[in-house]
This record gives sequence, structure tokens and C-alpha cells, in this order.
Amino acid sequence: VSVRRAPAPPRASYHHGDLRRALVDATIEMLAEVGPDVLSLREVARRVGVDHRAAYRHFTDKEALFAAVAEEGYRNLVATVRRDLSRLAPSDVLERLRALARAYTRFAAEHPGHYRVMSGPRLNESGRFPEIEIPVGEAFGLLQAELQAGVALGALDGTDVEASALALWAQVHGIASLVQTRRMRVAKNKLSEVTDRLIDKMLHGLARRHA
Amino acid sequence: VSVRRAPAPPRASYHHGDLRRALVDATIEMLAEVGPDVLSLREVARRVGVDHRAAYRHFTDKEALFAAVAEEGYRNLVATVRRDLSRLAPSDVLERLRALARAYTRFAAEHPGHYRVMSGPRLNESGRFPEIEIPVGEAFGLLQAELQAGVALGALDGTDVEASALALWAQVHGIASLVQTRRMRVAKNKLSEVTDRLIDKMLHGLARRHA
DNA sequence: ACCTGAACACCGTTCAAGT
DNA sequence: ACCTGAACACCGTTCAAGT
Repeated sequence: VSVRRAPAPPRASYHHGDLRRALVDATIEMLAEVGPDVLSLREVARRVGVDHRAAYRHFTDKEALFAAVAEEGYRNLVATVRRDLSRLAPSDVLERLRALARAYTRFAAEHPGHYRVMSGPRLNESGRFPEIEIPVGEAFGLLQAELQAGVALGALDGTDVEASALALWAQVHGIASLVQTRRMRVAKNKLSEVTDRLIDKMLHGLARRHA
Repeated sequence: VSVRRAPAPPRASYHHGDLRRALVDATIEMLAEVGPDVLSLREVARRVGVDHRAAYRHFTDKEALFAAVAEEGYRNLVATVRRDLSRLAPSDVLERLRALARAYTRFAAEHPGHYRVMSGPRLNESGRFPEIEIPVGEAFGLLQAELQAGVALGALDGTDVEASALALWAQVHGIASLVQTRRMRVAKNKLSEVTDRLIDKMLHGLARRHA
């Protein structure tokens, strides 16, 4: 053992500027196992191998760490939705909306703790974390764009598209929330199917009659 | 001052058996102002004027207190829905479903903290509080009954009514959740109107065509 | 039976100090 | 700049004791 070797456990490279990343990553990892209400800042720091006090160099408080985690979650979700949509023809209006819904419920089911941070008490309520609104706005924008395209293509009814977007958002979020809290029990391999079945009830209402 | 007078502040009658009630009531009261994540058992006990340790006589832990609070919330919600429905003709299918949805979103908006306890992490997940399932089942039963009646009356499409019930449940819960977290901003006096407008998008899909 | 004082093992956050 | 030891004011929960 070299004399120069520190007695502490091996350190990652956050000494050179990415402790922030390490903390966010560790938090997301741990949220796969426990809920945000149980997860402590001290435990995250322990996992990273750092004194809990070090976190305050990068986040003014625990909420700020969670805000970074939420932001990253929205970004991932948006990226997934974009990827899934890119595989479908622009004219396939209903299937595109289903794909959007499926990506959302899948995220909630696969990353329950992470989803809870994203959908729980609104972290930017006080205006402290305006960055969050960017990917959130993008996500809602994707939904709106699909609806507008559907109307333009003559596949969807064009009356009160704003309400359609809100209604669909609420429904998808509702399914995700009920599945994530296991109030609505659905096996992992049936999730897409169930999402489609419920979403189709809504799409039936949004579709243009006798098109 | 009488010598017999205890120096402590005046006590309520929980000495005679309703400290349990006092704790539940105080928790609900306090949830009007703060979220359940912030509310401490010790603070509730303080409000009631009792040592926090006394709560453990009536609840095995904090979760048990919250379970009682959630149960009471569901009961109140069910009572409200029943009352609202009793004012409408059985044949007024769509309006009855709207009334059900409005009662739900109103509860969430008027009792945000209480609603969060009810809709947050599922308290009976571990099976510790099966009592909760009773009013929850009643609430879902009311929804199912309305849908079935609508089908019987020829007003609603009868295919996959189970999915219709789940879809409507998810949508109403989604609206309530988004309004409560203020992700969907809606003024108090517009809440019923907005609820109707979004719910109607779904009802349009559930309605029987060319009835 | 019902209630509490003292204590335990945690927590988020701050201060003052180390390199 | 980046990190930490010691401390503060909290928390939920338990034990042993009081009436």
C-alpha cells in the first residue's frame, strides 16, 4: 500500500467538478428502491462517499437537489417520447397519441420514486426552480402538437383543442399515478395494453365523427 | 385559583375516550394549511394539548393516524357525492357523471392536504389498514353504478364498461391531482366549469352514437 | 387505563475551521 | 475552491415510571 494512498474509501472525480452529477445520479438510483419521503440527503451523501455537508456546495438545500432530479426526469421522459414518436408515420394520429401515453405510464411504472418527485408537490411552486418548467413545457408542447396535427389531418375534432390537451394530460397523469401507487393493479407486461384501452376511451371522444 | 386546579392548560374530554377523535380532527385541520410531508405527530399533539407520546395509545404509529385521516376523507367524499347525486334525476346520466367528477375535484381543491393523504402513497399497501378499502370501494362503486345505469338507459355505449370506469376514475383523479398541485391553474370559482369541460371530452367518447 | 420524562437514533441545516 | 467536525433544533419511537 502506497504511503500516498488516503485512508478514506476511493473517491470519484467529483473533486474535479462533478459531485453534483454524482449526487443527482445517486438520488435517482436510490429512488428506484425507496420513496422520496423516506430518502434523506445524508443517505445520498453516504452512498456517494462524501460528508453530507458537501452537498450544500452544489445545492442550497434538499429541495434543490430534488428539483435537479425532477428536471432530469422530465428531460428523459421528453427524449423517450420523441424517440417513440419518430418511429411512427405523421399520419398515424391515434397511434401517436397512444405512444405518447404509453411512454408516460411506462416511465411512472419503471421509475416510481423518480416519478413521484416529478409529480408530487410542485417544486417550482415558489418560483425557485424555473429550469424545471422548460422540459415540462416541452412535454405538454409535444402533446399539443400531436393534437393540432390530428385536427389538421382531419382525424380529430377541432373544437376546444386546449381542453382536449388538458383532458388528455389529466387522464394520462391519472393512469400513471394510479398505477404507480398500485391503486390500479396492472402487471408490467400488460401496462401498454391497459394504457391503450383506457386512452382509447378518451380518443373515441376526441375523434372526428364520420371522418 | 383553587388549589385543586392543575397547572396545565385546560384539557378536553379525551381523558374519557376521545383523544383519538381529537387527534384525527386536529390533523385534518392542520392539513388545511400544510402538506402531510411537513406535518409532524409532535405538532399535532401540541395542538391538541397533549404529550406527543399520548398518541401512541390510540395509533401504533404516525402512519396509523394518517390512515384514520384518509379513511375519514374518503367517507366524507362518498357522503358528498351521494348527496349531490340525490338531487339529480336518475335519467340525467351525463349530468350525474359530471356531478360526481365535480364533487371529487372540489374536495381536492378545498382540502388539499387531506386529499394528498388520501391520494399519496397507498397507506394500505402493506395490508395494515384494510378499513380504508371500504369507503374507497364505495366511491368506485358509485361510479360503476352510474355507468351501468347509463348503459341500461341507452345513453352510454356498453362495450367494456370496466375500462370506462377505470378511464373516468383516472381522468377525474388526474384533474384533481393537477389542480391540487397547481400544475393546472384554475380559479376556485371556475373549478366546476373546467371540470365539466374536461370531463365532457371523455363523456363524448363514452356516449352511445346516434342514440 | 391513560398519560409523561428521559432517552435513542435519526434528520436538515449552519458555523467555523481545515486543505 | 472544495470538504468536514461539531453543534442546533427538530423528528418518530421506545422504556420505564407515574396516577
